[in-house]
Amino acid sequence: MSSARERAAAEVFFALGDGTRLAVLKRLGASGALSATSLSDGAKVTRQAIVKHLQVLEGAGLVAPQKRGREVLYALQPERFDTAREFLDSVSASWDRALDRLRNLVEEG
Amino acid sequence: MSSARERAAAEVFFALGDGTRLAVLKRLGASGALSATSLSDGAKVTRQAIVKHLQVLEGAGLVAPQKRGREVLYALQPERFDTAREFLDSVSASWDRALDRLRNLVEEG
DNA sequence: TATGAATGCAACCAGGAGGTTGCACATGTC
DNA sequence: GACATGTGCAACCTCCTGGTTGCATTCATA
Repeated sequence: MSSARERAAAEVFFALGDGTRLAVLKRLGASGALSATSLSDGAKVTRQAIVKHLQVLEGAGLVAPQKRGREVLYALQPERFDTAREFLDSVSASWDRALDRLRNLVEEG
Repeated sequence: MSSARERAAAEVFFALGDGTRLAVLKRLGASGALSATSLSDGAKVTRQAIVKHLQVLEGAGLVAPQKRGREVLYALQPERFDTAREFLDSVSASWDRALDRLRNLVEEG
């Protein structure tokens, strides 16, 4: 019963689960919107690699492109982080409830 | 300059970035500690597949094994979720600061 | 002690992820 | 228009991921 919400979470987590992409996100957070070319200098991989990573990030909704002249700037979409946070919180919460149930069982037993 | 914290975050996100693993975590959250065999019935993949996923989750510190008799029960370690939350929060925060700087530039300009 | 359930280990496979190179196309600038 | 800079597309390569099957091993228990 993998809900749409769960699949979305998996996509977001997948996009976040790579060092290069995390670095890109961090840089976008720190510097504001940047082009693939800007992101690629100073990076250890090719511009094309960065482009592919940006596509993954865009697919997960973590980043959005905006044309400015001949450049394409990618801006962070931090609202999408909430999808990830929601999943983490819901699992944490049900785990806490499971612990409570266990505690009650022990006390009642 | 990928810090240790950043690498840890990538590992955690990677572990979370798979539908089967998310389902396992959800189930562990809801039902408490379970064995690989328990997790595999009702799942769409083999016990061995589940075992591999549990190894990934354990490697990321999201789950911990505890022997009980001849079984090995895997328990959720939701504290590890904080590694993920911290990254999300720090990037969100620096993005907000970037927006503020931009706003100030516009007003001053 | 025999036995059946649970775990562990290893080989194997298909497909996709991450990366590269090379070249064509668009577009601001002189 | 010429030129340089930035982007887009495609082919290609390697390695890892997710999954399988088969068999060996551990170990509670009847």
